[in-house]
Parts: sequence; structure tokens; C-alpha cells
Amino acid sequence: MAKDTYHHGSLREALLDAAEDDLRQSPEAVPSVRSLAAKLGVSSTAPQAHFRTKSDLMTALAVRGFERLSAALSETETLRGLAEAYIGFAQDNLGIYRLMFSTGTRLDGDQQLREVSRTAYDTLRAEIARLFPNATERERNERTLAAWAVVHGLATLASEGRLSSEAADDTRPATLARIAADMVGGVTETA
Amino acid sequence: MAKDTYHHGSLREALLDAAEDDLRQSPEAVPSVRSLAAKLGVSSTAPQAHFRTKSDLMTALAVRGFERLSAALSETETLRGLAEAYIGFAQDNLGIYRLMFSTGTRLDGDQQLREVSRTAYDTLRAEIARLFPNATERERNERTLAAWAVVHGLATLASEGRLSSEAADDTRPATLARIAADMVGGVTETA
DNA sequence: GGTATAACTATGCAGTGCAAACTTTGCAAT
DNA sequence: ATTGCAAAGTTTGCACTGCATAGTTATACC
Repeated sequence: MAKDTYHHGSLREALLDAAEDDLRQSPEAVPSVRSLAAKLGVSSTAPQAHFRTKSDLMTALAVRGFERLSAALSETETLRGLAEAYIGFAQDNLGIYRLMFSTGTRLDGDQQLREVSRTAYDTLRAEIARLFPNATERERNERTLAAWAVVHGLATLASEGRLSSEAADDTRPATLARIAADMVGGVTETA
Repeated sequence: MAKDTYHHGSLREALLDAAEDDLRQSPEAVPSVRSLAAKLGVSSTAPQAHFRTKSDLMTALAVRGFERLSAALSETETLRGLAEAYIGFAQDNLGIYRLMFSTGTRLDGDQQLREVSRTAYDTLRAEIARLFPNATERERNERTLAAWAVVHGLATLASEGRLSSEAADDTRPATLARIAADMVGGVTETA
């Protein structure tokens, strides 16, 4: 993965790849810029040419994450499917998922991040609208918000290992998704 | 807040107080141990006598947070009140709240943390049991989990400023709590 | 009143992000 | 082809971090 020419050619992407790789191998440790540079056989400050700050790098990674999440969501139709995809994504991409919703990653700072984040949300909103055609605009908004919150909450708590010992022993995406969908859709509307 | 004697006397508590103070003033920046020591007029490594690692200090702070959260929850009765208290706590104690659910703070490592975390959860569980007396054990478990997830999800998303621009403009605890309670309690059961 | 020990200091190390100044390279215009 | 220039990468260095280690001081206990 080291470079042999002076110009790496695609250091920007390589950095993101490397960061993602590290994050996948140990999701609890945010990789240092220096370690990424070292792994790519490049000087410690080379990344600065592509990302002004570390935070910028992480934000770029978060954008990647949202894109992939959106892709995963758009592959399903049902509410339960969406929930399962969301929770599954969180569990399979724990490091990036944390980054996507971490404090450092501010939505207001990055235009691209805001857009790609909105895309994912709109997918959910559309499904809610389909499920509750008679609801008012406001009801739909609130239901969408609540739906997102349950799913996001479950995904987060499960990923951080907060459910294991007390709240739930079965933390598989499918199981949690069922619980979430039951709560949002209600028993009546599903029929 | 500086010491004049060689032995500070209550450095442990002072460190926690100082950390909480910093966290309250700028919730997005986790204070450094060194800065806390400096603020208390104590050498950089003095804290090590009381907390083996920084993570230990943060965990102790998280315990404080759970205690206070439990106290806030126990002051109300209704589901909606619980939700409002929870969300309000998150917004008013953003720094500590993040710490309580951050990756570094592992439940499995600290006995005390596990207990105090469970206490808060049990309060919610009791209320759910009261609301749904006819539900099976399993149903109650699932509803409790879902309830926690919505509330926690809303609290987290609101605190991190993830709702503002797209999902909800009104992020006041009372409003979010109503949405959460509606979802959990359903319209039928509330009557 | 001595002494073990908990609480604190001093020093130092490895790592971190980042700024600043410099060097190499590719590309584009002449 | 030559030159000029901007982009990409290097070197150096600074301030800060957590933490290990070794030495110092005061306090509590017998």
C-alpha cells in the first residue's frame, strides 16, 4: 500500500480507505492521522494537503458512511426492512457509524454531509407517508421523527453494548427491527 | 480553588467537580487531566493517585451522571414525565450525558456504573408495567426497551443538533417527550 | 515518637494535531 | 523545448496529551 512515486496519485482516497480499514479492525479507536500517513508510506503532514484538519478527514469519512447507509436503506421497502438495514449497518460499520453521529461531525459545517444525511432521512419519511396516508403533515413528521429515534436509539445502544446484560439478550438486527417496527407501525396499521 | 496545604484533602472530588465544570462550559471538549490538575493548583500527575487512568476518571463522572439522572427520573410518575426528565437531563448536562453513553465508558468494566445504570432503567420498566398490566413479561420487556430507545434516541439526536434543520424545529424536552409518549403509550392506552 | 503509607512532585517518554518553510513534480502556456 | 507555477509532499518544530517511574512530604496509626 506504499507509494513509489513522489506523488501518491490518490492520497485522499487512500487515506479514507486506510482510516476505514483501521476503524473496521478496532472500532473503538479513532486512528491518528500520523498512523494513516505512515501506513501509506507518506510523511506525517502529507494529509494536510488534502484535509485541512483531522476533523475534515473524519467528516469525509462520515459522508461515505451516510452514502452507504442510504444505499442500504434504498434496497428495502418495508418499515421493518428499513429498521433492520439501519441497525445492521450500525453493527457492521460500528466505527464509521459512531463517526457519523459523533459530536465532532457537525451537520451545520458541511454542506455535503447535510445533503447525504437528509437523503437517508427522506427514505424513512417516504415509507412513513406510505404507511399512514391519512395522517396530517404534522403527524407524519412526528411519526417519522419517532421512528428514526427508536431505530437510531436501538442501533446505538446495541452497538455500544448497552443492552446486553439487562434490557435485551437478543440484539440481532432482525429482532430489534421487529420491536421497532411494532412500536412505530402499531399492530393495527400493519394489518 | 487552589490548595495551600501539601495534601489537598479532597482532590478526588475536586477533580470530578472541576471536570464537570469544564464540561458544562464547553460540552464538546473533554477536559485534559493536566488542565484539571493545573486548575486545582496541583501537579500534573497528582490525579493518578486517585484515578489510575483518565478513563477511570471519566467513568466516575458517568456514575455521577447516572445518579443524578436516576434522581431526576424518580421525581416523576407518568411516562411523559419520565421522557421529559430524561431529555431535559440530556440537554442540561450534555457533556456528562455524552460521557455516560460514550464508547470509553464500558458497562462491563465498572460494577458501580452497571448498578446505577440499571436503577434508571428499572424506573422506566416499572412505569411500563403500570401502563400495561395485561402485557406478558416479554411484551413488557420489549416495550420498555423500545421506550428507552425512543427517548434516548430523541435525547441524543436533539443534543447533537441532528434534528434542528430537517426533522424537527421544536426540540424542547416537553415537545419531544410528548412525541415519545404518544409512540410508546399509544392513543388507546393513555385514555 | 517512630514509621508505614497515602498523597503529592519531578522528570521524562511516546504520541498527537498542526503550523511554517522548503522541495519536488507535473502541467500548461509560450 | 523552456519556463513558470501551483499542487502535492517533506522537514522541522511546537504545544499538548496520557502515563510510567522514581523520589518527596505529610498524615495517621501503633
